[in-house]
Amino acid sequence: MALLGKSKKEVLLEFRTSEILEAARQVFAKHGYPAATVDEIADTAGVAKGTVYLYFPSKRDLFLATLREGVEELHSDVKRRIDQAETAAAKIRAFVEVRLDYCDRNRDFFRIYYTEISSLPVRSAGERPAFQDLYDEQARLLENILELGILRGEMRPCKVRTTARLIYDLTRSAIAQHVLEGDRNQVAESTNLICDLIWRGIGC
Amino acid sequence: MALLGKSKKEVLLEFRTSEILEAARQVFAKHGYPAATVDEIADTAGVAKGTVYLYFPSKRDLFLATLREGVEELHSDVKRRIDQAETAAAKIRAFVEVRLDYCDRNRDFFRIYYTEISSLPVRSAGERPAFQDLYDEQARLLENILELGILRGEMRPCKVRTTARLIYDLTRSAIAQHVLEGDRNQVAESTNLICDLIWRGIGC
DNA sequence: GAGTGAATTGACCGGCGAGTCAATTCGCTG
DNA sequence: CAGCGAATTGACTCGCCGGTCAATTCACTC
Repeated sequence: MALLGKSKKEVLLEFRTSEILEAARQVFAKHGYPAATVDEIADTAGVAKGTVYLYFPSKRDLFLATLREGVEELHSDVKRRIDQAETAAAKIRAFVEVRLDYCDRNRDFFRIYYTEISSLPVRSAGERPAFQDLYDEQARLLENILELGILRGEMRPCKVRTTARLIYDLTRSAIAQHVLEGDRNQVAESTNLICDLIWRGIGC
Repeated sequence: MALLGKSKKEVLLEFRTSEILEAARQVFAKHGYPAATVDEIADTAGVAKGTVYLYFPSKRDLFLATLREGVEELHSDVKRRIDQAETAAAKIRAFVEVRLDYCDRNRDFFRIYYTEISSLPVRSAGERPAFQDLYDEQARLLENILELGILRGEMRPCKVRTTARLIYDLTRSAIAQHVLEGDRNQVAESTNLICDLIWRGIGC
């Protein structure tokens, strides 16, 4: 009984929370963070504005929760697939492929993710993003792959940190093309293009 | 006399305009467009807010003017250097090098440019950026290089449009690293890294 | 169906910042 | 230096939106 009662409460809490998060994702994706209003998020979620503030302390926190949810899911997907792959080339391909696929399927998330990352260079020094940890984790993933590949002689040596960043951004660029221009090419095609560029370049 | 009088007026107009543009560049770079206030821009320029509105009809217009100024200068620099280069590889290198160099020297401009581009995917369909023309011009520059290179047999064939975009974003990524992380590596070094990646990839 | 506490509502507050405009200063001319 | 038009100022307005909280509804119990 006590357990059931508690569970019921928790179910409601979880339901409302995810309802609001879903609405927030839509609205933030549509207008971007600054232009999105809490009122519209509440409307979209079918609740009053006050209710939103029962579940999230502020607009900023709501935004971060939205973002974090997606980033965490994406990251765990990527990690799983990388671990399955054997060679460095296959791991890089997995990295690119999973990210493209995920963002293609969750365009609203990508729009948020993309603008958030992009606002990084503008932030004043004091204001570190609240989830730097998640970025670092992503970056390290790729750096480890490169180090391994170099060690095994599958690739020629390179500046690991910088190259990781370049690959990361290549992926992001491709996703942006998909989402931005409604590029309906199969994700597989873009993946091939990127992996080919990364591995062989465009020279003869 | 009439000519001198007119010239004097024009000189003042041009002086004020560039003074305000310069201040706007600083403030927009520091806070990003939404958080920047016209008051701070006016203060920085050493004029009253009203004066700003004598020279620019709105905050948005001021922002666009700031952006356009930089983009045009950058574009003409790039174009000049590309025309001088002979092979496709050299042209691509020029593209990368000039852009890196320009943005490294004009970090405020880059911060504005970067966030503006990044906000593109968020825009609702109706709201086309006011200077799509400038982007298109940049993109076509790179696409032409690739087409030429393929025609001459300097590179293997590829999807020109998509590849151009990838190269473009690689450059942007490298600049972001410089500006964002205070990466003090010489621009030349980054240029080499990127051109190497583009031309040969990272494989053995 | 009365009683109770928890969940929800939405009118309201306060601050902020874009844009305005009446008042003031500036610079020139005769 | 008086007079005049152009340039500049900055206090003010006005709408917007994040956040609050007293009032209301809901759900459950006895």
